Amino acid sequence: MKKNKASPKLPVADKTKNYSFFEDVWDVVRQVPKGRVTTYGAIARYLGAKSSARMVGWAMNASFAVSPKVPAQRVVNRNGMLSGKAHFATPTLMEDLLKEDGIEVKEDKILNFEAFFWDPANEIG
DNA sequence: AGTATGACTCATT
DNA sequence: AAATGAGCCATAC
Repeated sequence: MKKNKASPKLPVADKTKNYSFFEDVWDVVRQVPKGRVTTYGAIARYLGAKSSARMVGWAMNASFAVSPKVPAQRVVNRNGMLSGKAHFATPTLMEDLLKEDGIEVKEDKILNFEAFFWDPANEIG
């Protein structure tokens, strides 16, 4: 891989753009209880940007650089698949963290995903 | 500045 | 049912 960027520029710090969406995403993810999971689409929909699930993914990508820490492992795609595991520090970190939360993972997929699904629109608002 | 890409999802074929 | 197109919009090059 190419040399690391000096610092992952935080979109939040930019003045010309309104990045409150990112902050809202992190805030929602931080509220996901241990042992539960949610999806990109659910977060996007809760924030009123139902079609911007991709931006939620970008928010997760930036979430590693923010504090307090965001439990990004609790965010998966709508199939319960660990689509973002490749972006963690190690290929197994996401899965390991989920298992620590008490969630069973088999072949990059959450078992009985619907039972653990946590919808912010349903739980927060 | 224009094109390509993506931690997504839904509609259409 | 599986494949494809389209919408979304911030980053990367």
